[in-house]
Amino acid sequence: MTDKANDRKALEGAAGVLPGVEGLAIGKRRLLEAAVVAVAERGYHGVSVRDLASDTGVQAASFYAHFGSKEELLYELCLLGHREHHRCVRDAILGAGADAREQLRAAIRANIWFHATYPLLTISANSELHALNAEHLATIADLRHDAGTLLTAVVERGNSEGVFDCPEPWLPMSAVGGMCLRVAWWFRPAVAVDEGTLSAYPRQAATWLRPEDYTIERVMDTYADYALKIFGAA
Amino acid sequence: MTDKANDRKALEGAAGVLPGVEGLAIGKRRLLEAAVVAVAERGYHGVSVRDLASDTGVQAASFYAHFGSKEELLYELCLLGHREHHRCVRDAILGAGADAREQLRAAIRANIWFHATYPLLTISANSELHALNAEHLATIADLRHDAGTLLTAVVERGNSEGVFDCPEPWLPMSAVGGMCLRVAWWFRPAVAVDEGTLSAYPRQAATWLRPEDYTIERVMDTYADYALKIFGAA
Amino acid sequence: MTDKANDRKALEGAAGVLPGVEGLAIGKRRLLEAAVVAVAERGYHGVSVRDLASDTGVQAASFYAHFGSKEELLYELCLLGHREHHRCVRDAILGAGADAREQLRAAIRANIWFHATYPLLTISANSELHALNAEHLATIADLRHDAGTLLTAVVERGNSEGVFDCPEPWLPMSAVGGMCLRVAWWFRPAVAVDEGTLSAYPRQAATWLRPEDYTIERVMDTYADYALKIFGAA
Amino acid sequence: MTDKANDRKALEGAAGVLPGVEGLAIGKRRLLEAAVVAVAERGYHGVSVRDLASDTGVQAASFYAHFGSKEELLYELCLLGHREHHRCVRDAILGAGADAREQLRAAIRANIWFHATYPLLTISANSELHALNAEHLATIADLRHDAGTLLTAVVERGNSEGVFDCPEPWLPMSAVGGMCLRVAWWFRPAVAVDEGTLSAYPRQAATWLRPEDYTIERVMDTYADYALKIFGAA
DNA sequence: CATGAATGAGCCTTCATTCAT
DNA sequence: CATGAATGAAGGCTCATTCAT
Repeated sequence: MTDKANDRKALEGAAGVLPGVEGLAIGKRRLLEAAVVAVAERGYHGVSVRDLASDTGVQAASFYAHFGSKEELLYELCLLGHREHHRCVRDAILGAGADAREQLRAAIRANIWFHATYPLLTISANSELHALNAEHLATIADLRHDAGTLLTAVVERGNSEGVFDCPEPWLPMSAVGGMCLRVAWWFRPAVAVDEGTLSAYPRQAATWLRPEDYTIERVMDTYADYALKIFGAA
Repeated sequence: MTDKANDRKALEGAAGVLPGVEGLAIGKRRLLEAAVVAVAERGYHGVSVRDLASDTGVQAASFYAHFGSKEELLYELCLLGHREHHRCVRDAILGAGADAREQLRAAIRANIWFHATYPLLTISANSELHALNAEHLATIADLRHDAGTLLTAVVERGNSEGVFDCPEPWLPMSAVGGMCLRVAWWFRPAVAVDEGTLSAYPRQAATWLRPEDYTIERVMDTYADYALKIFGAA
Repeated sequence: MTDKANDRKALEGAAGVLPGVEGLAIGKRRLLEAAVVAVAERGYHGVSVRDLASDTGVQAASFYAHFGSKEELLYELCLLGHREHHRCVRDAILGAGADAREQLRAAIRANIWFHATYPLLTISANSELHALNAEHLATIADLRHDAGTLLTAVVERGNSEGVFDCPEPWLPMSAVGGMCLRVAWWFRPAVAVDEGTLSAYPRQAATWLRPEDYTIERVMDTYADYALKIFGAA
Repeated sequence: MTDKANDRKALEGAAGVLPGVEGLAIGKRRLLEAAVVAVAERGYHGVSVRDLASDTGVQAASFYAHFGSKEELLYELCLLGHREHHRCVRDAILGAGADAREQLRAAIRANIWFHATYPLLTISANSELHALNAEHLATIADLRHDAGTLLTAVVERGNSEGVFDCPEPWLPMSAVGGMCLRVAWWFRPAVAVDEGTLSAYPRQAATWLRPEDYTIERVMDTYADYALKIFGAA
């Protein structure tokens, strides 16, 4: 393989790590993909604009043709992560029929599917909020709140219909939320393992990887069972 | 309140956020306390040596009378976090009697007690490992491995004695581990709330705080119940 | 004279102190010229990047648009000094005819011409090698070795043809080498004296200056005679 | 050999590099010896007070029990170097009889003996004058001037007696001075080579070392012959 | 004497960002 | 769009020096 091909491979090594970027200009998309890889591994302040430009094969100044500032890039990443995650969970619940247990199961499965498929985005969009400015942080906080209300509604309906048994839903929700969120820190999607592009993923997390044991489906099913137990499903 | 009193208050505002620092020189201890507060909020690369010195009331150069480098400070923080956590869980298991269920319950309770009492240390020691150098990272990785073996032993013994039902323990352990770890991101110890020193804690997490509802005891009990369910306790 | 004119004068005060810099970008060239002046006077470690930037009229950060590091600047200076010196001596020998005595005389004359015309470069490129990294030092050492072989060849040929009388050439070569090298520490080119830009030259050396007495030609001739005597020329 | 013995060896590794330090307090003497080694290799600004303290086995603060400042240490080194050198050459001339040729020969021999026996002191006391403050520099400049007058007198007397032929003595003196001074950069005393303490000497110079070929005596004789030729001795 | 901790200035270098080309 | 050069601020760290112990 020529050097040039090698370079191209490197630049495209992060393709697929982000959902919902098909419509974006290629330059902007590559910067976002490089960013989610680097930020998930080293944190927002551990990544420089020069790093991202270098990973994308351009000069640092070109960064500003696509983003007004470094913070704005992070904001777009957080926005993307929260929006796609919300859409994913919402669609799952709405398509799950009327039984609250089935709705909960669908929500947990979708939640895990997202975290396991886009772990770098999950990490970045949840761990680096401190670096957003006040206005952007407020917008993201609103998104998080909205996402919570939907699942709360499912649980409350399940309670009132008698299929769940958790009069005070906040504690079980925190447990299930933490359990599902954490998947992003140890699961790596099969595509990363199969195609050998695992290098795009933080090395630290790689030590936790168990690709030979668990498919996404398996984790989704198992965790959904745990969640139903925690909510005291009938 | 005079300015001087105000300053002293500020410098001591972080007292109590770290376990096992009683024997340390006061200057070193204050730097560690300032660091765990700042790092938990903004990440390792978001905190400068000048920040820490300023929070401690000394010049940046004085930092190097206590630590060989900024990375070494992080290493000491990670070491402290992992060692104290391990000691805490180990002592709980060893003092819990012979029943595997009681051992598991004690382990989960201790785990949560630690994360809820020292959330900033938990966050720092678990989220910033990427900033350690290779040698230090290896040492911490060893510590993490050792910590895992103890709980694994409890679960396997519970399985062979028929009081647990989880032939493949890795998945439930990941779920319970994630659930308990995440407590550090939303729970804030009562002392922080009562004494108004909440400012020492990351603002972002404050939005999740539910101090009026849950004591540490309550969370420990509830999560232990969840864990026993997940492990299929008889 | 206006301040502006004064500033421009200051910035250009070092023009002419370096050979072979015509093709370089102006910013890089000025930094090299400022560096050779400052390093010859105060030594590599006595000169800061801020000093050089200030002498050149730019910010310290701009230095790194032209050089990867301070050490790299020194390396370029050493490379320049050794290459130009070697070229100078080599061309003189090759253009001197077949008589070994004429070749030696030409070599000594060229050697002194270079040291007297570019004394600051000679000092910098010969006195600060300790500050080069291992790789760069090795490269320069190779250059020095190559430069020595040419003169050795002249002496050996003179010996075998019976026009020189020094069976063990190393000792006379060390004497002549030291004698010629040292010229850079006391001779200052006439241009420096006439145009009053002597301030570009180290003050210490200025106490040795004898510009009213000796032209470069005079020193070249006299030292060449000394050298021929030392080598026992027929 | 025990570690302790090893350390002591290291601390004493520089013994003998300085003349005239027998009467000094041991702490001060060791600092001077460590300094001449380090300064000759890396230059005044390349050596820190901490370096010297560390080489001597004490803390940096202890340095100030012996010297008022770092500059004062350099001054003492320069003073030592120039005084001992002057005494050495003067005694040689005065003990050489009435013949100007014998006086010159003795002066050159003494000069080289000093540079070859204390090369690190020669380098330090001649290359780092720029780092002295104005007052100290003036004192040293006076010393240098005095040293020159003695040799000038010898040459002038030789001229008027008809045994030398150099009506304008400055140029031959510059040549001989440079030739002799430079010995300090390539000759290393046999003691250093024999006892394996060569590590106390700058590495760069070591590449020039020819210990197997030349004794000090040999260099003294040979260079004295060169000098007599240069001065046109009858 | 020796020390550990402290200091303010300064070190080399990188930061995010701008702008003329 | 992309770039190379520039900028002022800030980064981690070392400097020579001081001082109470």
